[in-house]
Amino acid sequence: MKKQKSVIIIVGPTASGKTALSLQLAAHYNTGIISADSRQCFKELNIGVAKPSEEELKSVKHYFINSHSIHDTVNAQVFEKYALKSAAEIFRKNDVAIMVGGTGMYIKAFCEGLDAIPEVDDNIRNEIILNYKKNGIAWLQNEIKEIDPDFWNQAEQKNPQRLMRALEVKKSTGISIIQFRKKKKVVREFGTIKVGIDLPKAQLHEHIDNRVDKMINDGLIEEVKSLIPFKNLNALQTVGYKEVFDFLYNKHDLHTVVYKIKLYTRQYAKRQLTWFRKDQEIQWMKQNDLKNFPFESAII
RNA sequence: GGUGCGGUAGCUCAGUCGGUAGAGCAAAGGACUGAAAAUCCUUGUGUCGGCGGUUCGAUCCCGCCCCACACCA
Repeated sequence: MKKQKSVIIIVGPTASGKTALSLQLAAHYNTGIISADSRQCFKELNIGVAKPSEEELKSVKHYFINSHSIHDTVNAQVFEKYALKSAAEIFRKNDVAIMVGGTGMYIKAFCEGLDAIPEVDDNIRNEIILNYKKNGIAWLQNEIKEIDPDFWNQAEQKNPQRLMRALEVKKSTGISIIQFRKKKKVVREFGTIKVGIDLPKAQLHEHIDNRVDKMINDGLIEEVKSLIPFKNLNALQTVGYKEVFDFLYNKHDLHTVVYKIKLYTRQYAKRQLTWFRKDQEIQWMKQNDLKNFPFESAII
């Protein structure tokens, strides 16, 4: 039996043309768009995260764009809940919802769910971060080895973020994080159709270069300047922002900064592709195919 | 023209007291369950500027040449 409700999910690397396609599809189905982008949700971040224009945001109802502050805690679990709520809202009036974004883990959380792991005590988390900053990764490694040897044996032993997470869960709950990771896929009430935008690497890189040049012209430097007080927040650990901070602190000249933003954006796009390539559900579309949207054969 | 310092992986450089070489960055591939535009893993054959000489053997020593930079004229 076919499911009535569907989410069309558009994925692809940064600067591949996802936004434009999502707007076309939303217009066609007269429906809303859920962004699956870990940075466009922040209202304080604009030029550097390539949000849709104000006009575009007005023409179609968007979810998870400008919906949060850089001071909020936003992560895959927050996204999962927010996106499910948004989809439910869209489904009250439509059979189709559009999701677009380049954050693979968020899309996975939305489609398959995340295992429930209990809330972590903030004091414990902060203490771990503090100790790590003070004593380095060796401290983290020793703690984990001692407190959660099972995790240590299967861990990415040099990845501080993973080690810290495992440590905070163990310290908060007394239970190893591996006990919580059931990897059980949730079955959603709606169907999903994943469409990937596939374009030649050379062309992708050209798009990236052009986009970065445009960001600079549009005033990226000024935007980042206003965010200096918050440069240590997780939300600001973002390509385009980190490099401009360096410029503002006179670590590099503008030319170097632009070069680096382009470079790191290419590397980011590569990581996105690594993630999406292994997702067998994605139907990859070349640019020419995109003109034939809404892919009648594939949808409903 | 003279003197000095260089010419080693795509880039920046290290090194070999003579037994054909290694880091960082880049690149390529990969991972990813509460920071994910983050974080982490794997992969290094390159006429060691050219031609000669010495030597069993030279990228390393010697000679000449070419190129770059600096200083002196």
